[in-house]
Parts: sequence; structure tokens; C-alpha cells
Amino acid sequence: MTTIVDVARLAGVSVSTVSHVVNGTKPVGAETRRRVVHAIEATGYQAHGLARALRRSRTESIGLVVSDTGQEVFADMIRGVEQEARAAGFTLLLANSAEDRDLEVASIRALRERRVDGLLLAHVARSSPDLVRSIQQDGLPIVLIDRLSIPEVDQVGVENSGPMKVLVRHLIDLGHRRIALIAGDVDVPTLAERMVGYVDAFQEAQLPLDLGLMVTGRGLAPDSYAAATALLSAAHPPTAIVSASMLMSVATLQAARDRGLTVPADIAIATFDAPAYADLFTPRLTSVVQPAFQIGREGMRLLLRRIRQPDAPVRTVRLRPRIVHRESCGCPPDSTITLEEAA
Amino acid sequence: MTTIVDVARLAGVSVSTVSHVVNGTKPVGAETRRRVVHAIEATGYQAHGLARALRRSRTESIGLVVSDTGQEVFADMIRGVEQEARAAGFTLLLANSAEDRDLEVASIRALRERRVDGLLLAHVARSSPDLVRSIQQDGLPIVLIDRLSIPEVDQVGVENSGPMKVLVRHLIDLGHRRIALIAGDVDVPTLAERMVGYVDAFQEAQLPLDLGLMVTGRGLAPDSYAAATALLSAAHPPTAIVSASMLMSVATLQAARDRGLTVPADIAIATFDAPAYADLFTPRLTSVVQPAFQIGREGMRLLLRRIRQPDAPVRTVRLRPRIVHRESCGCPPDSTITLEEAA
DNA sequence: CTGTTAGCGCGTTCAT
DNA sequence: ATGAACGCGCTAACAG
Repeated sequence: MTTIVDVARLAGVSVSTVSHVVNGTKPVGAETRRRVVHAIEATGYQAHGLARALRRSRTESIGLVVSDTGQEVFADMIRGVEQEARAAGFTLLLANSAEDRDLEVASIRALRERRVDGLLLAHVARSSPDLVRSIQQDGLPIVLIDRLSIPEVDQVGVENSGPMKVLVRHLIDLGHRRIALIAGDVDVPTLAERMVGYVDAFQEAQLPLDLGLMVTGRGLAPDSYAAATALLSAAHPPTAIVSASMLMSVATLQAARDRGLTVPADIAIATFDAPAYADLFTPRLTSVVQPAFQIGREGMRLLLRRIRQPDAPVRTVRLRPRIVHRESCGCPPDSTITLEEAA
Repeated sequence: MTTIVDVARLAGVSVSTVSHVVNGTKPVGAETRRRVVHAIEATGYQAHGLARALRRSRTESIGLVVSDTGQEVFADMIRGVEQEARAAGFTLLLANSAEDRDLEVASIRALRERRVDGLLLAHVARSSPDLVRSIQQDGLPIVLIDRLSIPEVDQVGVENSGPMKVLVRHLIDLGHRRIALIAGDVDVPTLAERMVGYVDAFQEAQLPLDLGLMVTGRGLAPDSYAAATALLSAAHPPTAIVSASMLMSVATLQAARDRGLTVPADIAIATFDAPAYADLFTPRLTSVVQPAFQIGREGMRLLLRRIRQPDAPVRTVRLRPRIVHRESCGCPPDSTITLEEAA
């Protein structure tokens, strides 16, 4: 590889001059500059990023650790982060923690070793807050996305309880009283908040809560499918099911279909988070749709801000999801429900 | 940050000794090692990846440039790459070229500046083969994934024409004669190959080809939707439609539905590439499903091989997709079609 | 405006 | 088995 020294020699100038024309650090005479530029093109010289970063002690790269790259929501978030990072001239280092605490720790370690300028973390279910705190204390800029935790850190996620409350209230308005909730793992703050929204809706409507209709536990596809099937097979089954995340909503629809039930006639369904192309499901799912791309973008923006001004006030951003109203809840699709009406 | 010097001082040894215990480069006396290890733990020392990489002239990181992070297939590929990279102790640098040639070039440049040890490239539609050649000539290991091009480079993709031929033959066997193809951008080799499969099927069946039924052009959702709509509105419409990629298949189904047509009674549909959860569509799509995750994994494996032994023979890997047989093609789902029967 | 030079933090000969 | 010293390629502070 050709180095800055080669270029300098070829152009007949000193290395610092080359450095200055490359970085625009100091003014350089027209003729000298021409010779340098020529030499650069002749050799195809490209600065050595590592040496530069070592010297400048910043890498212009950030690390993104995601708990499950496989999920659609996260894929969209990654896109948002990537786009914003690129726009700012930053390179993205991606790591998948696969919902594994140890892997999360290891990934963060690897990224820090690479001296990323900042960290974006969508952390795993039960990761310790101390992990984040220690990173922060080391002075490494960090922003939490999607899954929020301690308020002393910049973070961006969506409103959870509000939208869920609207969803449930909508079903109540339609006359449903036995509304089941497939809540998933309530140790995940996001899911806990959604459950709160469910409970709130009942309280506001002054309706009794049937704890037997609230199912918590692992939210993976098989678990959710089992949960939905159990609910639907019960002696006194619910007339509607609300689920708290995409895997669960798909599983619910599948379970209803496999039991030969018609949605929404036999069982109404509404959900938080639906897959892309859910418009082609029959019936189409009434659901809360997260602005995943924007979460990623906003997270990266927050991180850039923190990198540039380390002492900026800490901020928690909550993005507002939108509600897509379809047929699965059992009313004509031209009726609308909005989040605003809930405010 | 604590450096190797700090550790050495604290342990009362020289830096080279510390280096040796960290990297296991040379044997170190038991007592000395103990002191060093202790000092490392006390300080929380972590090697400076940049300095190390600069010295060793390798970064243990690879770059992945994808033409469209947004598409499901690519999201899965990324997962495959990431998993394999992590297992090998490599860090993944991700860039999205967003189907833009200039962006692709810029991304590659940025990654090379970071001195990645190798490059994985799912390149944009009309990228020049020279780009890849020049990278190869510079001695930077590179592997092409998904979209293959010149045979002098390691690459991994799927079989395209074979599976497409099977799909079309299946429709022919069902009695269809007017089978339309929504082919997309045939400048993309992958899509060109699929079109070949379509043509092959007709040739083998000794049936005439109606060129009016082959639609090429941009394969984005609106274009495909328009194409499908046009076909369905024609004076003498096809009885079946085959599409060459996911966006197109979804658009086709949507178009049929919007025109009030029943699938497969009014129009049969089969496709290359269906979205996850397509099982919840009505009717479920008969489709070729790509092993996207495996493509990513295999690509990374090939790259690791190339990094470790630069002179290994060049290899092109074709993975075999599987065919998921559902209702949209118009026959009972318990009948099966397999790729093997086509071989 | 241009050149000289000292590190950034580490791995690695080469002595001892 | 351990240590001293050099240099990977670059930027920046200083000198001229």
C-alpha cells in the first residue's frame, strides 16, 4: 500500500504538506497543491484510517448492538441508524446479541476495543443497568433505543401504554368485555408498559379485570401460539384478543385460523406491531405500527449530539406510533381510531 | 484510558511482557504472569484495537455492502454474515448502498479506509465489473453474495433458472397456457436467470412463447403493481402469473385482489420469493423460498477462507432454494413439487 | 506557506 | 524468561 510518505516523496514535498492538502487543515500554495493532488491520483493513495484514528483518537464509527437482528422492527431500525450514520460520515459496526446477556456484554467489549466513538444499544431482556452506567461513566457516549431503561441515559423508544389503551378501549367500545391479552415477557419494559395500557383501559371504563385473560411469559412464536390456542379452547373463551408484539399477533391469527374460527366474527383481534404486507392477510389486522426506522434515525441523531457535546442535557424521546385500522377488530374499515383522541 | 504501559508499570514488568501474556506470544514465568494478570484486572485494561491493528496490519473486521438493507432477503443475509463473523471473532461493518452506484463506490471506499480484512458485496444493479476486479487486484479479499457477476471472484447465490422452470412447468402441467411473467429489471443477473427458467419451461414443453406476456422493467412495488394490473385488464388476459421477486409477488396478489379477482380460480399465481408470514395470506402463495441466511453464512465462510489462504481456488457456490407449495397455484396443497424432480 | 519531529498504543525483533 | 527500542502511518505543534 502506498503511504503518505510515498506521496510526499513523489510530489517532492513534506508529509505534513500532503496531510494538509488531504485534510484542508492549512492553506497550501496552488502549485504545490497541484503536485500533491497529482501524486495522490497517480498512486491511488488512500489515507490509512487506523493510523489516522489512532492519532486523532476518534474513529468516526459507532457501534450498534441489537437484541435480535432477525425481527422486522429491528431491521428497520438498523436502516434508520445506517442512513443517519452515513449522512454524518460515520461507519456502522453492527453486532447481534441474539437476546443473550453474555453475548451482549461480549459484543460491547469488542466494539469498545475497536474504539467506536459511541454506542447504540437495543438491549436484551434482562441486561443489568450497571452495564450501561459503567459505559457512561467511562465517558463513552451511549444511547438506548427501543428498549428504554434508566433515565440518566439518552434513549428513544415509542409510546406504549397510550396506544395499547386506545386499542383496548376501541374493543370495549365495540361491546367486547372478555378481552384477552397476550402480553409476552413483562420483564421487557416495553411489554410491561403495553400491559399497563391494557389495564388502564379497563380501569377507565370501570370494568372488572379478569386476570385469567392476561397471559404473560415468553413471547416467541410457539409460546404465543400455545397461549392463543389455550385461550380459544377455554370453556368460557374471550371474544377478543389483543397481543403485545408482532410474533404474538401472527401466532394469534394462525391459532384462530387453525381452530377454524372466523376473524372477527368468532374472535376479534387487535395487535401491537404487525408485519409488513399484513395488508394481504385475511382479515387485515388492526394494529399499532411503530415508526421503527425513525427510532433508529432519532437514536443516531441523539448519539451524534452526545458525541459532539458530551454535556448536553440527557433526553428521553418517545415517538408516537400510528394506528392502522382494519377489519380484524370487527368494525367497518372506514371508521377510524386515532391516538390523539386518547390524549 | 489505561494503556499497556500503565499495566506494565503497575505489574513492575516491561510492556513486552504484558504483551506476551495478553497474546500468549511467548512463555512467561508463572509468578510474573500472575502479577500481570492481576494488574490487568485491577485497571480493567483493554487492548487498543486500532494500535494493535496498525501494528499487525489486520483488523479482524470485514465490510458488508448491501444494495438494499430494507428487503427481507437481505436482512436475513446480514444475519447469516453477522453470526458467522462473530463466531470467527470478526467484527462486521455494514453499509447500505441503496441501489445507488455512487453510494456503493463510496461505501467501499470508506470500508477500505477502515482497513477491513475483506469485503462482502451484494452489489447494485448495474455496477461495473471493473470495480470488483480492481479490488481483487489490490489483493483485498472479496466475495460476491446474492448477485453474482464475473467468475474470477468467489461468489455465492442461489439457483435461479432451475427453480423458475419448475414453477412454470408446474403451471403448464395444471393446464395453463397463457402464463405471464413479471420479470423485473433483467439487467440484474439474478432476474435475468429467472427469466431464462421461464423460457426454458416453454421450450421443453414445446409450447409457443407469447412475448406480450413477459413484462420487464423496474421491479419496485408501484411498477409491478401497474404491470400486474395491465396484464389482468388486457383483452385476452393470462390465466396465470409468475413473478420473479418478492415485491412483485406481493404487488401481483394485491392487484388481483383489488380488481376483485379470486386467486387461484380467476388467476393462478406462483412466485419467486415470498415474504415471511406469507402463510397468512389468502390464498397462501406457492413460491420459491431462498435460503437467505445460508447465503450470508456461506459468503462469510468463503471470505474467511480467502483471507486465510489468498491463493485458494476461486469458487462459485449455488445454493438450492426450496419450493413451498400452497394454494395460489390452484391445486390441492398436498400435492408436491420438488426441485429434484427437475434435475 | 512549508518542513521537522514527536508521539498515538501496540507488537516485535534483538539483546541480555 | 525478560527488557529496550523501533516503527506501523498519520496528525499537529512548532520552527522557519
